[in-house]
Amino acid sequence: MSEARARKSSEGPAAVSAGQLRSLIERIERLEEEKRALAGDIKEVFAEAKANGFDAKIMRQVIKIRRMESAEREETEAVLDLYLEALGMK
Amino acid sequence: MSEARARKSSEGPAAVSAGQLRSLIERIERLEEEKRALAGDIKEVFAEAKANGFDAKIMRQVIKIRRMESAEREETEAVLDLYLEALGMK
Amino acid sequence: MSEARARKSSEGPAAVSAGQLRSLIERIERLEEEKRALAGDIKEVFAEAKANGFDAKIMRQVIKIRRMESAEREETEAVLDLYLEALGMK
Amino acid sequence: MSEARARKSSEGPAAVSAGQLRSLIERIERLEEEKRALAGDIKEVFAEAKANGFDAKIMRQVIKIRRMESAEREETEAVLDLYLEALGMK
DNA sequence: GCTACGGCAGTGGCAC
DNA sequence: GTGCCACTGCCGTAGC
Repeated sequence: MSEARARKSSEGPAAVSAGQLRSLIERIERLEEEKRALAGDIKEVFAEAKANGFDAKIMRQVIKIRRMESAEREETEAVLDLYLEALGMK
Repeated sequence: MSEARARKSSEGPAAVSAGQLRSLIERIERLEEEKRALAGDIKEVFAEAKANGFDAKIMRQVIKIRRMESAEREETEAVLDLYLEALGMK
Repeated sequence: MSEARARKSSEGPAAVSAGQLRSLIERIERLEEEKRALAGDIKEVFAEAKANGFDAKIMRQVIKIRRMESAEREETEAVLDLYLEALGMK
Repeated sequence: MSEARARKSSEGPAAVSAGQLRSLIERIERLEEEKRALAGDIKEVFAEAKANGFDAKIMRQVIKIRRMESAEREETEAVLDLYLEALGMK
């Protein structure tokens, strides 16, 4: 682990590493920013729903079930694939 | 879309609500999907960082600190604004 | 948090605390031990299954689906409860 | 569902396998259930500890260290055995 | 040995 | 202002 520490002192690739690191971190920060923005959007939609008389708690539950259903559908297909594969039919 | 079909006033907003509800839920699901995609992107960047010899755990700490610092900075500016405003200097 | 630090030095309940702590830790260690044993048992059953020509990967998938199905069933009931509650019928 | 339909002997051990498979899966599910229960018990003990003013985080570290130490001790003994054996002293 | 997943703890926001 | 709930991040565990 960590080739980045394999250096005594004022050699060379340190600046490169620093630049790389900075770049990576900034990319992550940017992505997290967008992620936070989306979280905010979701919140707003829930607020709008509430303003229209819907119950957020129930909505969350519904969304959860729908997610589970689609996940289960995918899992089921995956099992089918595995079966077919196991039977050499694929 | 299309809750706009005719209905008598005494029937209540049930059909409208159903369409609205569906729309709201789908919007949320869409946003959550994008959010998940971003989480995946972030994961990838961490993987890339790791491949370049950086330590993800430390990076997370750095990002955390930077976030706290910028939050603090904003806080400070907000207080400064309050002072200036209170002094009628703004 | 932590009343356990509210003491200057050689007073009294320290021993009690030490004994309590030891007891708690040993209980946890015992439970973790059992947990590890169960993990081992599960592993053995998979090995047995494999020895009988079954594919562990597929079995895992099947177990996952069954787990999701039962979870979904529970979620569905939870939503029903929420509806009833929201309608003041509960 | 419904593996119990009639089949001639020349068709192979499919029905047998189905029963076996079901049995294996149920054994695993049972074991996983117990494992989950133990996890719950552990959680409770931590809660109890916390209620008595102990810090769960530190306790976890302590447990970890104890586990490592005992593993190390076993390791050492194993090496000792190897030496003794190699020297024909065992 | 590394990666991925699930569970747990801590934090922040919302309702009362 | 306090208590509760949901979300996020972190850690430990399990699988490949």
